[in-house]
Amino acid sequence: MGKHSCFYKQKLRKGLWSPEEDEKLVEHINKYGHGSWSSVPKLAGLQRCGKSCRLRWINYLRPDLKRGTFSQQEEDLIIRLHEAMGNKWSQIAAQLPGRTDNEIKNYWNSCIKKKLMQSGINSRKHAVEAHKVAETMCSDSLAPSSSNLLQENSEPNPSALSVEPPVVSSISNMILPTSFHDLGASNSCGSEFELQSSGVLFDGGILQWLELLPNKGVPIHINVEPEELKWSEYLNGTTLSKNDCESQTHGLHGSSSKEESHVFSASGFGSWHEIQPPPPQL
DNA sequence: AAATACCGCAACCGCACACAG
DNA sequence: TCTGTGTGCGGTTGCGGTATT
Repeated sequence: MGKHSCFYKQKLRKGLWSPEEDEKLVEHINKYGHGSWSSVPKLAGLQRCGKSCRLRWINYLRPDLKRGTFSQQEEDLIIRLHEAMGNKWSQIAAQLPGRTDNEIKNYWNSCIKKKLMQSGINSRKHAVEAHKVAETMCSDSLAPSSSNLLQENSEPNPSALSVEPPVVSSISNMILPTSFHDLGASNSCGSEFELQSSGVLFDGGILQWLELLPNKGVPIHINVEPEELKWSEYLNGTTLSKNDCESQTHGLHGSSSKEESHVFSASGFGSWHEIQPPPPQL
């Protein structure tokens, strides 16, 4: 495929977005939706490539963004999800409404990683260990083939998890649903499975890291319906509650000083107030 | 007060995938 | 089936703010 067409176009702006550009983009999407991103800059009167517009919208202008500092709960969740998924930021972000993959990725690289390192825990190493353990457990139980749990590069392999039996690893009582389909999952053992701790298996392993978490015993319920979290569906009014809209709109108002000039109205997005969150999948 | 170092985060880059024609 | 285009994602870069000297 090669480079994007925008690469070749001249006079396209790069770098930080100005408030005026933000305003144009928001106004355009409010009115018409984005349609094809490649056509957005032209229709909106922006000297940007479509890709840049998309990124700007998703990571900053989207009205449902929470922004602000991460709560302890969010941080814990990120750590556990990262343990299970590796650097699948988009999938991790799907479990944290109002957070973007970019935001989480940045937070991980700038804060969480540092904290874990300071605690003497190498998260990557332990992520790998988690999967090794999972492999052991699976081969001890039902798994017909668990060799693909650990890839050559030792990267956690979520899709490999998908074909494994319910007990996958010890990720601190993490509960994962069978609808792990965005990871390629096809678990047929009920509506969800629970990842149990095993004191013997995990002594000195992954639990060591997870023991650092303040609410380590709290199960995490992952509603893996990534499609529901695709931003484009927000425009169709399928995922946000009124409270979400209000709080997130408010959050946007309180965003960083760099981009404080634009203000959103929840009503400007059509049926925000009617949007309901997806039903919990328990 | 100025210079420098450090840090967080927005944005870009390049690749892979999906899909229409 | 092949090709071109659009989109999504993860990794990386570099700017701007803040802390330190």
